[in-house]
Amino acid sequence: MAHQIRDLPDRAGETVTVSGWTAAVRVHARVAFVVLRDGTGVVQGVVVKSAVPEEVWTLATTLTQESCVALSGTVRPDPRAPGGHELTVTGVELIGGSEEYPIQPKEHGVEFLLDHRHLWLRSNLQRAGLKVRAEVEQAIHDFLYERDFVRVDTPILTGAIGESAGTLFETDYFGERAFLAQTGQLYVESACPAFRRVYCFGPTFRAEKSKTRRHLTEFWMVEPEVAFADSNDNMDLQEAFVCYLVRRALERCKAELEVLGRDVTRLESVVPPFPRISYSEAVERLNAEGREFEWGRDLGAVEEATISSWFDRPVFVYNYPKEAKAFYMKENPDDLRTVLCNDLLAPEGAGEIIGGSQREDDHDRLLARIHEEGLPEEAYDWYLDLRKYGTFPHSGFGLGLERTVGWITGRPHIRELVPFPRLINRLTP
RNA sequence: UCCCGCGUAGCUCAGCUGGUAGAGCAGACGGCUGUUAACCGUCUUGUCGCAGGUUCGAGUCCUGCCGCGGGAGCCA
Repeated sequence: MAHQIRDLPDRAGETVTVSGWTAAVRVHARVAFVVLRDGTGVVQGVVVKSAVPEEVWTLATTLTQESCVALSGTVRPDPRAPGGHELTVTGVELIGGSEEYPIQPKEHGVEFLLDHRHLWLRSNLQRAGLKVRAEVEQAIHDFLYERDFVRVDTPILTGAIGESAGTLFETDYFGERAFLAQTGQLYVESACPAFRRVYCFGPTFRAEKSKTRRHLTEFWMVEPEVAFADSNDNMDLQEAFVCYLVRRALERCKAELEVLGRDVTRLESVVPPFPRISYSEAVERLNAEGREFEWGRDLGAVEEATISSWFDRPVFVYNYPKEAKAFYMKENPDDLRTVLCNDLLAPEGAGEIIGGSQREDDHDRLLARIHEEGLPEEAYDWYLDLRKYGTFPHSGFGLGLERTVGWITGRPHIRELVPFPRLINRLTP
């Protein structure tokens, strides 16, 4: 078994073999440099012509970019090496050769890179971003597990449910119409009486024809749901959750954030409490700034950007007008024009990363809302059942993984924060 | 769906008020003990997105279509 590059600093003076892929090969007259990446780190192998057999020199100097090789040699500390250590090569074994590698160490266009996404994954920025994603995913599970949430996996293939059928991907299910899930919420609500605190975490699908840096047609969303939690409890949970995710990235992805050039001081200020501003207050303040925003309209991208610019950390905007929000949100008893809900807007232009609400738990009011929205009552009969058999106050939210990781990493487009992005015009690779 | 911008070599791009195709990188060969996207020299590479139009002549101007990027709406 080959050694890991990560462990080489502890093995100075030892003879080791490391296997990996050649990030770069630089050949001079009597010395050659082979930069090897193995997934745990990067090390530069130094091949001195006079010190190795001729076949080792010949093989080493004809290696192409992204060949898979095993390098044997002695670990040697060297201040000139990027990682502080180098490998004085004594042997080279070619495991898998590489033809002319498409991605050069230079600027490329987005379309070209996405066409070569299966190879692009190997590059520094992409590895760093996806590593942060994996850490945040793990942190999501850890946070919720530590707080006694039970993970409930919800179906991806569904019958006619959801908020509006226009944004659902349709598929054939043995002659019946089926849709790819755009939320697991209705299912986690059902599991709530079984486990009290539940969540689902998986891919969701939106057939929206959006072409922006914040949209994917397939993205991952974590949706916690808590019995006996009101809208304020809900925001408390979101606040603790987001702080935990950011802190985990700061603690365990230092190197990756460095590669990404992220200004971590902006992340270090993400601590409780987050500002909370009601929709009505936000509209008042927007108008005070001369925005001429009419109460009742949903906040657009410009308004959201303005609101988040008022603060140095994520901001809750809560209790939107009923017309702007989904049918299942509970009416605000203090202002019947609004519902008990919240968005969480991340700073630095990242935008909305969470949408949450207290759910309507009264059967008749929920039914009335379904009728108001012109939704088919029969599609929601089982959802209405939850209000007939031991209804209970409960709240939950959905956090978009890619948007959250996009904000934490500071990458401008969330398509880089998912290994194989699905966009309106991209289904491969 | 709407608005704005772009489409030239394998890749990244230049190409002016129209005059018949260029650079860097990659690739091949040669040179150089220490390079960090190495450097130096030589060589190879084109349906200028597609179709039509204006013109003596179109990569360049006009129209349509296609593709891509960004934004709006919608949302996470």
